Order: sequence, then C-alpha cells, then structure tokens
Amino acid sequence: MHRGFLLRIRTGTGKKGVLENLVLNERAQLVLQSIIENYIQSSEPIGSRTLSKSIAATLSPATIRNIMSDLAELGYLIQTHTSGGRVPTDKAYRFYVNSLSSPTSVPEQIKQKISLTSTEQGLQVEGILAEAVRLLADLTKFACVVSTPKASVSRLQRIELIKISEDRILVILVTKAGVVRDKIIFVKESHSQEFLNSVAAFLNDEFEDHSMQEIREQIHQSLVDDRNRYHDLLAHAVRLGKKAFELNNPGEMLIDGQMNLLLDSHFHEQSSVRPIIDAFDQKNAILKILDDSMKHKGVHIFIGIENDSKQLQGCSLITASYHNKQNVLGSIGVVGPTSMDYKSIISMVDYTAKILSKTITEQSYD
Amino acid sequence: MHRGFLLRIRTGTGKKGVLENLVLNERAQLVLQSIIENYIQSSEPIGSRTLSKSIAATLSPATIRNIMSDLAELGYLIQTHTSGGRVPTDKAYRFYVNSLSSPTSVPEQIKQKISLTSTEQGLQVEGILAEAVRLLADLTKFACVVSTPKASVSRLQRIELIKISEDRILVILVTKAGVVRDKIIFVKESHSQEFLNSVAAFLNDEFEDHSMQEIREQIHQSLVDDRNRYHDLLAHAVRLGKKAFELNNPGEMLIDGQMNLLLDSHFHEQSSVRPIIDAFDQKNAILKILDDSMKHKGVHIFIGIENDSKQLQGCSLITASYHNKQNVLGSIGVVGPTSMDYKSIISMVDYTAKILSKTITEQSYD
DNA sequence: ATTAGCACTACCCCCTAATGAGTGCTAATA
DNA sequence: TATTAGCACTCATTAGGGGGTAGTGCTAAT
Repeated sequence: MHRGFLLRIRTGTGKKGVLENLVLNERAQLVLQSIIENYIQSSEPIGSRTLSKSIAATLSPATIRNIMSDLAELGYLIQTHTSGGRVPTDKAYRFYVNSLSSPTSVPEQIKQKISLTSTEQGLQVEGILAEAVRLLADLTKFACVVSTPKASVSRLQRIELIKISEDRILVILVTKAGVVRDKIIFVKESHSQEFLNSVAAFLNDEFEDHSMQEIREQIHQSLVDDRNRYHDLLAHAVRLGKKAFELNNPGEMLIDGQMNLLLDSHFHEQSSVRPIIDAFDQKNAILKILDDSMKHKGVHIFIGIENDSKQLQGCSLITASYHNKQNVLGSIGVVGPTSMDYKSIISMVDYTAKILSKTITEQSYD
Repeated sequence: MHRGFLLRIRTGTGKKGVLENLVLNERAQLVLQSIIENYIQSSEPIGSRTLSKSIAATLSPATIRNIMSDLAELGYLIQTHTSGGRVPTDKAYRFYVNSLSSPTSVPEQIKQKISLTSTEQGLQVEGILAEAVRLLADLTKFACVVSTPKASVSRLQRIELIKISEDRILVILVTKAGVVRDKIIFVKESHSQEFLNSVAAFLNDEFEDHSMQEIREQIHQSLVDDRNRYHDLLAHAVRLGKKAFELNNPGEMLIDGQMNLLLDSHFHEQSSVRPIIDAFDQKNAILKILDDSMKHKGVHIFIGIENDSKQLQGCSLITASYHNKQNVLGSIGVVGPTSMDYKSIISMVDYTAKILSKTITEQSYD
C-alpha cells in the first residue's frame, strides 16, 4: 500500500484530513486528466498500457496501474469488469471541470457560425431564442434547451386589452425585453372597447416599467384595499388586471437537437437514453436546473449524479444564463453524456449565451 | 407457370391489359392481406408455413407458396434472403389501404382519451394544436405533426398597432380562427399612438372578415391607385398595412413524439431513422405534404416510395385536415414506418382531426 | 387445381477455442 | 524508496463449427 505518496493534505485549511479533503499530487492529476480526455474521445475503457503510450510524461504501465488503482480506491475510476480497463466516475469529471480554468476562447472559425441574424427581421425574442438553441445544438451535436424569459422578472412595457367577443378579451402584454404574450380572458359582463381602452390606459400609467411580480403583488393589495370599491374604473381595472397578469404559463423552454443524443456513441445502448427522453417530456426537471442556473452569472455544470432528478443522473448539463441590460432573463444549455467534451462545450455555451445576451439587449425596448 | 388463375382483367375499362391494370383474385387478395397484417404485427418476414396456420381459409403451405411466388413476381412482396420469408412492398401497403373501407370507428376507450381540454383555459389555437399533436403522438406512439393555420386563408378579426419605440410598431393580428400573430415592423418616421389608432381603426373597418390573401391583394392595388396619394391617413394606412400584412412566416408546424420513432422496432437499425430525422429538421418536405393534404377533406395516406422527398421514402404519413366553420386551416398527421398499423392509425388520425376541428370551431370568434 | 414430399438454403443459437487487453502481485532494479 | 519488469490470471470479443428451425423451389401424386 503506497497511498502516501499520492496524496497531500490540502494546505491552508484547518479541517481534519478526511478523505474528501485530500488532494491528488501532480502526477496523479496528470494521469486522471489523461484518462478522462482519452475516454471522452474514445468512450472506451482506458487501460494502463494504452495510457502509458499516450500520456505526456513517460511512465511505465505498471506505475500507471498503481496510480490507477489508488484513483479507483478514491472513487475517481471504476472498472466495468475485472480486466476491462477503467472508466472515469462523475467525481472524476467534477475534478476535471474544476481543474479547467475559465472557458477557453472559441476558435474563430466557430465564432463565425455563432451569429444571430434574426434581429434584422424584427423577430420576437422567442424567435431569437429558437435560433440560438438550434445553433447550439448544431454546434455541439447534443440536445440543447433554453428557458424563455421568466414572466415575473420581466418589466411591463405596455398592456393592451382588445374586445374579441362579448365575453372574451384578448390581453397583450409587451415586456421591456421584447417579449409579447397574449392570452384570452373570459369575463362575465360585457365591456365596450372604449372602456377597455381606459382600463388599459390606467394600467399602463400605473405599472409601466414595473416587474410582473410587483404588479401582481400591488394588484393583490389593491384588492383588499377598501377604498377602491368606490371608484368604478379602478375597481374594474383591478379586477381585469388581476386576470390579465395572472401568470398562466409557468415558464416555458425550447428544445432542439434531441435527436443528436441518439446518434451519439456514448448513448448507444438504447436503455440509457430512455430516462433522458422522459426528462425532456416532463420538462420540469430540466426547467428547474435552468432556473437554478439563472441565479449566478457564468457557466454552470451539472454532472450526472449531481442532478437531483433521477432521470438526469445519466447525463450532464452545461448551462449559462442570458440577460438584457437590466435583468437575467433565462438560461441556455446543453444536455449530453457525462463523458462529453467539457472543455469545448463549455466555451461554446459560454460564447452563445454572450451573443444571445447581446442580441436581446440590442433589441430591447429601452 | 400458373398466373392465369391469379389475375383477372379489370372489368369495365377499355384500357389495354397492361400489368398494372390487372387485379388480384380474391384468394390472392386474402393471402396478401394476411401477410401484411401479420407483418405489421410481428415486423418479421412471413413464411408460407406460418401463414397457412394463421390464415382464415384452409390452404396448404405449398399452395400459399405458389401464390406468394406470384405476388412477388407482381411486385407485392420481396424476399430479403433466398430462404427468409417474404416482406410486403410499398405497393402491397398501397393495395392494403385501398382495400380498407372508410376509417373504422375508434374504440370507446380510446375516444375518451382524445379530448382537448384546453378551451376552458382560454388557450390560443397554437395551444390547442400543441395539445392535439401531443395527444396523437401518445396514442399512436409515432411522431406526429400539425401545421398551423395558413395565414393566407384565415380571415381578419382585428388589427392593432402599438407604438413600441420611435421606430418600431408592434402589429397584432387576430384572426377569426382565434390565432394571434404579432410582429414588429420598423418605420422611418415616428407616428403618435393616436395616429396609429386611427390607422388601425381604418384598417379594421375596411378589412374585417377579409382573408389575409385578399387584404394583401387589395392593399397592393391601392398602392398603384393614384387617388390615394391625396389622402394622408389613407396613404399611411396603406403603407403600414402593407408591412403589417406581409406574410413573414411561411407556415409553421408543430412536432411531437419524434422520440417514439427510435423506440419502434421497425426502425431498429439506426441507419433507417437518420433520413427521417433530417426530414424533421428541414421541415419543408413534411410541410409540403401537410399542405397537399389540406386540398381535400378526409384522411390522406402517403406510403414510402410515394413520397417525393427521398428522406421520407422510408416511412409513411397519414394525415387529415382540420377546419373551422368556414375554412380548412391545416392538417395533422402521423409519421411512422411503412409497416405501421394503418387500420387503427387511420381511424385515430381521423378522429383526432375531427375533435380538433370541433374544438377550434367552438372557440372561433364568429 | 391442389397438395405432399424432398432437397436445399440460410439465419440463429449455442458451444468452443483462440486472441488480446487488462489487472494484481511480487521480485528485481536504480 | 519509488519504479519497473515479469508472471499468472480474468474476461470480453471474435471466429469457427454443429444442430435446429423456418423458409424456398421443384416435382410428383392426388
């Protein structure tokens, strides 16, 4: 047993030297990194002999075997069979991405492909998102998702109420971010278009530039506020506004490139794709991750077992949030095998999110 | 050679008796039908012995072999190997679906599942379509598509012009069918909201209940019509209207259940799915079929080789148009293997399209 | 016109043996 | 003491061979 040489107590912390706090020495790191990179490329278990040829340092297979044995014991590698080479665990991938510095720059050649042309055409934000997610899917050859701007954070630019029939009113909400939402609300009593116009004018006056969340809260307060009862227009405005601003779509997302997953060699066995398909169908697990990713700027990486959702524990997600001048609006991301090429995918997601933010900011209404 | 007994010149036509004009006698029809139904179930080549057991009539394997041999010669069957049973060709499926009478009724049990609840929630047409296509995909376990209502045939209910910024106007088009389209147009000169309101009022007066196609034509005529030059409001209305009614989205479609194709045994070899995936990516080939299917009422069936698009020649499509009170709006359909269970899929598509039509008609604005 | 019988074919499944890449352990080496 | 060479062993993969099965075409009998 020669683990001693492999490990070093993390310097500068007073914590007890439990296993998790140990760090690998440089050679072990090199070997692990090399295994991971080889595996990402070949998606086949890596053996000591193969590795000794491809690795930068000159190490004999036997030495590598020793190191690998220790790495396995520490949970970075597993053997699929007694004699079938070793495969990195999720823990290894975590180590790997942590060791990567900030996103490497995207090759110029690919940068040129990442451009969103749709602004010229007066496309809505949804159109831009659709283009972005398609682009990313084409580029990465994995499945990609993007969450539409959260209704609650987006700020009101304009509301319109249009009488459609005696009992139906079309509500148009335009947000500063450039998103148009339309929904139909049903009313018991018929209102004239003129009346709806004044209600809309009132709501516009009152709430322009407020976030949807704020508006909902304020309207709710007004409801319990007695004095409004005596003002007819106000009362109606509150009642209609309540319906109009009710958030009915709990957050949507656009998906593209699902099919890419099936052509990927890592997912070759059908069974392993199944849960991911289901995850896409149900959406909420992925949506939750995208939401989480909005909380902090930059690229987020969720590797296999780290995902709360069981269905997603067989894959990794790389996400980045996008924003306009004021707010973080949503996130865009890639769903692929845990053994994906993190280095390049991270930089692609990062760059795409930046371009997306830029495009959306440019065409925001303020 | 005993083909004589198998064939009969089609009666009542004066055409020369070329091979295509020949029809099969009843026993041959029975055998062919039986082969097809067996193959649809098992997706494995059918042999004479197996068939002789499962077929209704009592025929010895040898007899069946003779019939099968003739059917093969006529292009209804092919052998994958010298001794590997026979498989129906696209021609056989065409014969089969032609021999089916009008759609069989859907089992009550399934009918209950086919219901679109979304009307209650004031969902737009797009929402209803999304629900319908998802439903059909769940039911059939294949990929399903639905084309959104053609802009050109839908009739105007209302237009609104909303000033977003100095050089941007948001156009909202509401059609009788209940579709809301929004787009942003760019203008050189700034207009006040009041002015936009009068323009919108004018356009509404002039064009309500006209189809988009008509409107476009009339506006185009007005443009060349000199007398409008002298009427300021009119001139602006024409200019803005031209931009507003420009059809920018060439027809969209919604897809659901693509993943189902991969789980299907008929497509088990990856290679055969690939072209279909591409077809979905490009959309236009499928969109064209959906468009074609709008021309006539009822269910349409496109089998393998019959498809113009090479990529779709490995699969079959079953489509049916949907409509509101006045117009055919679009079509909904299933994309699956050529060996799909036509009988039940046809009736499901038929029934779903009917329910879809009913739902949309009910919530149309006239 | 239909069927039974026969020779033949080809896939499929199972078994076996050979191969090769990998491992752990131990002893030799620098 | 860290590293390496050598050895015995494991196990997935592959190729080859035999039996079984389901199929075919042809011919002769019914």
